Amino acid sequence: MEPDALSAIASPRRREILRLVWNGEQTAGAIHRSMPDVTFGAVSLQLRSLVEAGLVEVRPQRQNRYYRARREAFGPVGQILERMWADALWKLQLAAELEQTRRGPKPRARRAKKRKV
Amino acid sequence: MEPDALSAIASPRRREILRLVWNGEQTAGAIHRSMPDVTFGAVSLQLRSLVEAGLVEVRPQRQNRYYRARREAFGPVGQILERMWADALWKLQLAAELEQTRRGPKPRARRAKKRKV
DNA sequence: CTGTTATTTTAGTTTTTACTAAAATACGGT
DNA sequence: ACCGTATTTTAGTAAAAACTAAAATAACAG
Repeated sequence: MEPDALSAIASPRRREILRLVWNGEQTAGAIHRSMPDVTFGAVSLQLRSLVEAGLVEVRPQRQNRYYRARREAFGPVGQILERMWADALWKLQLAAELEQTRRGPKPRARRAKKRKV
Repeated sequence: MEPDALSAIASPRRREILRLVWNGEQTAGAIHRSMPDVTFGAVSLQLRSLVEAGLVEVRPQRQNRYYRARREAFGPVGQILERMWADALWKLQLAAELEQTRRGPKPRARRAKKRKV
């Protein structure tokens, strides 16, 4: 088991991403479309952290980047995830957690335009 | 499995506490003596969060409070914990994580003495 | 080259987590 | 009542995590 598997699956957001790429690859865009309550950038950052933890692989093709879980990296944790996803009670729990941690819109803070060097 | 089991075991500090109360009860003081790099208050707070998550039980007796893991609340996660504790590589990993997240001493900031009302 | 689509990266904000020191509480002993 | 030990709670700090909006990058199409 990858050492960071435990902290990776502690986050409901990352668990949701893992579920989407568990049984096949998905583009970053498709993943984002499945979680419209966060920005594309936020999804991309979570994907990066999963890749850096060795838990997800990426395959670039054309303009897209296809992500998929490296299931062998999860060891026994993988079974726990699969069990959770199969369990309807867990689905409700996940919805509640996402609702709870939803961030509201933020006050502006425009950055100055950076010149191309 | 309790819904918060996953985030509970993501923290190396809470995993260490759970290990101490896994096979029998321990007083808060005994737990603290096993982790002298944090204050008693910090241990007490972690114990509280574990109790609130339904993962640990407390039994008050005399001036002491005895804590023990509610192993049935962990489901398959319990096996993962036991496996980790039996595994020397995981022990090294834990030591590294605890070392990494150790907080240094802090700059003072005395609070005003609160009068007894 | 220009424009479009897909995605990542940057810089800044907010929230959460883990902690500390000190104060408060609880319990029993004398 | 006062004292000592055990523990919790409070108030504040610091750092990490999660997020946003905007800018930057990349790959392709024309």
